[in-house]
Amino acid sequence: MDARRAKLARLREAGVDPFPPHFHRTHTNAQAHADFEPLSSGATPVTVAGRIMLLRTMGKATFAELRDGTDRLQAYLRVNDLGEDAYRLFLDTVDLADTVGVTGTLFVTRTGERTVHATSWQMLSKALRPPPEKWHGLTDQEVRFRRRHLDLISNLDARDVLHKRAAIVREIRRFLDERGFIEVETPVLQAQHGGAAARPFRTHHNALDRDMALRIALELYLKRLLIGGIDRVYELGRVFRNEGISRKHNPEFTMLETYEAYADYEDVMRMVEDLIATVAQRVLGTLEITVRGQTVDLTPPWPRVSLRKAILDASGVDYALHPTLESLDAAVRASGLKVEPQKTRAQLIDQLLSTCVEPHIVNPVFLVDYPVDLSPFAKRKPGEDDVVERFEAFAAGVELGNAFTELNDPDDQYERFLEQARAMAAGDDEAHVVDLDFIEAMQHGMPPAGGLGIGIDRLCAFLLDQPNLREVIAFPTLRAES
RNA sequence: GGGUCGGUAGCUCAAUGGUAGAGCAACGGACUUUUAAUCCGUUGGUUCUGGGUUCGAGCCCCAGCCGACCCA
Repeated sequence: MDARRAKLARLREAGVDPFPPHFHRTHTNAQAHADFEPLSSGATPVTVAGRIMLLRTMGKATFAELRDGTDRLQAYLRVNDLGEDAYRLFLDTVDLADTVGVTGTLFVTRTGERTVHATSWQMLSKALRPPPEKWHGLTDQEVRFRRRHLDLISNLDARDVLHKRAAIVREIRRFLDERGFIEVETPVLQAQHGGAAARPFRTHHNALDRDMALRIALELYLKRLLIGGIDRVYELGRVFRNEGISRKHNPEFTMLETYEAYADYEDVMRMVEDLIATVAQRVLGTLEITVRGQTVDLTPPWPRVSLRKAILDASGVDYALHPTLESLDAAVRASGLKVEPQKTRAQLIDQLLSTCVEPHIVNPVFLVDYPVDLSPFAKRKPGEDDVVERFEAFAAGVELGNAFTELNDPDDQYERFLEQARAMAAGDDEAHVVDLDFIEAMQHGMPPAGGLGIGIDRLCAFLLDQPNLREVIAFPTLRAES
């Protein structure tokens, strides 16, 4: 770093601003490649720029590989073309990782590399620290995520993942916008967290002297908008859950929720398979993707299988025959399954799902009709007391979405909240909180509706075949640096 | 939460309990179409932290911190 500082001083002595305020390029590197034929044949001067990734000096001539956000382009600097002083200054002051601009004409070297033949160069930003090793890049996982800028400089794959994530989000918006959904933003800071089973992050508003929580879901505010008459509404936003960090969990993550009035969960299923297939086609150009070595075919329609049948087929246990925790637990033990004991029947069913069914799913499938006690916002299936119209979409062992025909009976909703309150009193710290304000809103009449939630980070990890959620998050949550 | 593996030069990695090394980067030199350019030379270390065993510890033991992978 001392050497780089000395070069910085050397530039200033030569009257050069190492961080100049103005610079205008005529082409990005990608544009220079795209228009290479006409530009090179006409010997039209171009001005390009980029970070120096490689330097190859051969005495009186130097090759430099420039990379901007679009592509790489080689520059060729020769003492004959630049003059002694400018060439000398380049050799004396330029290091790997500096950002420079180069003006010249495009040509092809005898080894076939498209190159800009420089007539002048300009320092645009002097790097005071060296880049990671040029061939191996950064491999230390901790450094990769702590200093994501270095990861992105040296690992183009990491950059590509973020580009593709942006494309996925863009196509989701486009899909929903084209169907008349209105995008909204609802409060992140809430007096009362709700809409999911999770522990919140708590904070405090000083001026109001009031404890608040960061939202754990989007659900309850979006439903208020539904009540208000916005028939198709969605939000793509960050939610926060105060839980552990793993390959599949980040404490803050991006959630999509959609609500559509006059729709039910059957309609939502059709939308979800269409949405994910459309996004895959537009971003990846295919409906056949590879996830952890398995080929996954996203072509709709996806099979609908009841949760009860899926668990019965995978485990031999029919939970419908066991209305109590004790009975179901006994059946699970009797069948010799290695399933952790749970506090409630609903949690045990959930556990059966995640250990016996989920890992074996490859192609997408909708598991439908969940037990009511797992789903406090879903409407009961007609004629069935303990089954709700809910589905979860799975593929390649990953949950891709969760949806239901939304409960809109305020009295029923109140009863469900009370049930959750009892669970909380019994020690379930993830149980839902009773939200009387929401009940009051629902008493004004919520239209029948189908609602959907999709974890965007998990969807991206799935579509982009990234085994760790952190790869699709620019700055994943890490422990404090010691 | 449990198990396995790892933390050594700026980066990527070596090193039977016995003088800590290599490649890249950096620095000096040669080289006017190179492709991880090449060639010659030089510099660079609190071996994650704290204890312990030993004549002697990067290596063995204990505790901790950080990370990766697998399992829950």
